[in-house]
Amino acid sequence: MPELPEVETVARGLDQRIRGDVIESVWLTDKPQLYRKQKPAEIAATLEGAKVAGVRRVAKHVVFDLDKPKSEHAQWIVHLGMTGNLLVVDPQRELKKHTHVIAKLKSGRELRFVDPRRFGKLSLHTGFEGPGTEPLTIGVEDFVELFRGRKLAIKAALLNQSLLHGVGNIYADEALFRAGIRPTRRAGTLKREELKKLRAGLIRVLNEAIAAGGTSINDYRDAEGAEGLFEIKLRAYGRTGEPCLRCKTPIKRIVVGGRSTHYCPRCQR
DNA sequence: ACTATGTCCTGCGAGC
DNA sequence: TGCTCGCAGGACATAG
Repeated sequence: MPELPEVETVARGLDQRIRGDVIESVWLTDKPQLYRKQKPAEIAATLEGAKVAGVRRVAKHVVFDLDKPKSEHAQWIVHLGMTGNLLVVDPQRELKKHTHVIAKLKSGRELRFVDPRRFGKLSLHTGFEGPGTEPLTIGVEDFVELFRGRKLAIKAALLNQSLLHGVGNIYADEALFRAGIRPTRRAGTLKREELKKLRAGLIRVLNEAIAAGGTSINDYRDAEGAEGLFEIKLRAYGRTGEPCLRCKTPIKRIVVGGRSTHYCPRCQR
């Protein structure tokens, strides 16, 4: 599932490959779930003829900064959802099932968006910022302030994109493991020192994952559609029943905020 | 203003 | 072998 490190990897890969290229024509699916803000016709009209000034990540979104005389500062925003993939391929390449976007590039290649589960979203923006704060640059004071007075479980708070950008189910579990904090703790009850540890653990695991090119568990592919790269060693997520890497106690699985949650009942209090 | 829960969607693995 | 069923979860809608 694409979280911050995976989206970062995808965006960097795309920036490297298509920056400066021009979108000559676009085909967009009419599946309505992909569109919340604009209709496909409007998106297509904006994309066609636009030069890709750059590709970057904001929150869990891939942002294409477009350079186009008639719509200045236009941005194409792609959310990968659970299973979204952005591929840059030769036009001869076999068309995958669930392809929702085909953009023909001046260089002769095609940018394609494939998303079987259709949790992804396509939209247009200008000056896109996202609803919350980027975890890699937030300071300790602001981090502590995010959770003050909140009654929901810290795990659920970490997943809230209006607070922190880009943390999903995997890295939430991993950050809490590294910080030794039980996912069910009410966010507002965490001590300043605990939140400092949580911030440090989160930043560490996110940076490790970015350095490894994303954790490729299920549906994630990099910008070239290649399987895998490296995988970081997960210490909690998906390790139900397996021994804690620190104390050997079996990792427990519970549900928090409607999401599967993994933790060590001994190390995380 | 918060928080909790249901919903969308397909592929895959478990179980029979 | 082939089928059904349940689960996976990001973000939003809705309810409390």
